[in-house]
Amino acid sequence: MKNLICIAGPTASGKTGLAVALAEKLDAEIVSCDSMQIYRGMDVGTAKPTAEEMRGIPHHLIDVADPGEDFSVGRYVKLASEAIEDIRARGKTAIVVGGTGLYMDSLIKGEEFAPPSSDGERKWLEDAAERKGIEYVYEMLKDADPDTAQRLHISDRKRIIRAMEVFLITGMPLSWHIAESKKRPPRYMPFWLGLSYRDRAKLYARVDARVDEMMSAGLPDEVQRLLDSGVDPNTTAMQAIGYKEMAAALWGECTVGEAAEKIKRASRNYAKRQLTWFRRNAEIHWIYPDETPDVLAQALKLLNANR
RNA sequence: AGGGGUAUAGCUCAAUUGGUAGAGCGGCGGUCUCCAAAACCGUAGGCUCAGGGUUCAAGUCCUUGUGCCCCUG
Repeated sequence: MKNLICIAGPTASGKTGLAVALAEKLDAEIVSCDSMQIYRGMDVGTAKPTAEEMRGIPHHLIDVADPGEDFSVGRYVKLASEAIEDIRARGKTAIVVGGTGLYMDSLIKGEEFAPPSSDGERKWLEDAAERKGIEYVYEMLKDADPDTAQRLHISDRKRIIRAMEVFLITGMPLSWHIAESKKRPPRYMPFWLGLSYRDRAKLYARVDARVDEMMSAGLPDEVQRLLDSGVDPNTTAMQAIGYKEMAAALWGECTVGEAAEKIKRASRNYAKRQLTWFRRNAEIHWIYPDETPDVLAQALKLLNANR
């Protein structure tokens, strides 16, 4: 049996429960793959597993940054791969579980990233886009990296700027970096499990129910606490679903009840985007609780079949 | 009870002097190589409340009914 398992899936599909149950069976440890659970102090809104839910299973990559920090995929990959090596060195199995597709794929496939954003270039490009319009930067990109420019929609401001930034920093187009990265063999060959519901309505109902649980578990208080502690509302962490909406409510832009509805809707949209991301991964062995309620048994069956 | 207003996509609303309906949100699908719980793209939805009338032509005008909202008693 493989000593690395990945569990992917949309939010509220039951990944945490399955991961812990599986870890108990396999004497494994868990490596979280969630771009928001890495932040300390953001617990109920990120559905971070509680000590009780963890049932004594070591969890890695949770609470490794402060909400004020700018985290990055690169940093995640570094920390997560170190955690995996450590777990394996001790002869145990690692279970990577989470819903952040970009982090998951980057970690597993071993993507080498072009240098991170440098304040100088990024700022210069942002300013240029601000003053002369994104079209100006887009035209630059057409010269520097025609392939990427052709791939990106003119409205995709964020990626246009990043692509141009990569070129300015490295002197090579982003498309070249991607091609190089793809030449490398994947960093890991895990056994992939995916958890989702066949019936979209059922998944959405779970998402809604979980937001209600978060509300009664004190999400408003948690967000208030973060704001009181001086966390900048513009940080990546505070853009998380549940946090940005609740912060707006606390400022009086809408009622807490309305915020809860917005959070539900945003979470449903997010679940759909996660499905879109993971569905294209042909290696994933999907488990649907609305078809096979005993997800642990199903997971073990799939694992054994692949032994 | 009387007066006024309103009724258009699942929701909130648009539609010039009458010329067989658009948008945002939501839904569905997709993209994704360091802000990713982000950002972005593409699509499908309407016997225009019901009946009658005027007109070559009605969401637009007239009329009756019904629902909802406001005002007055």
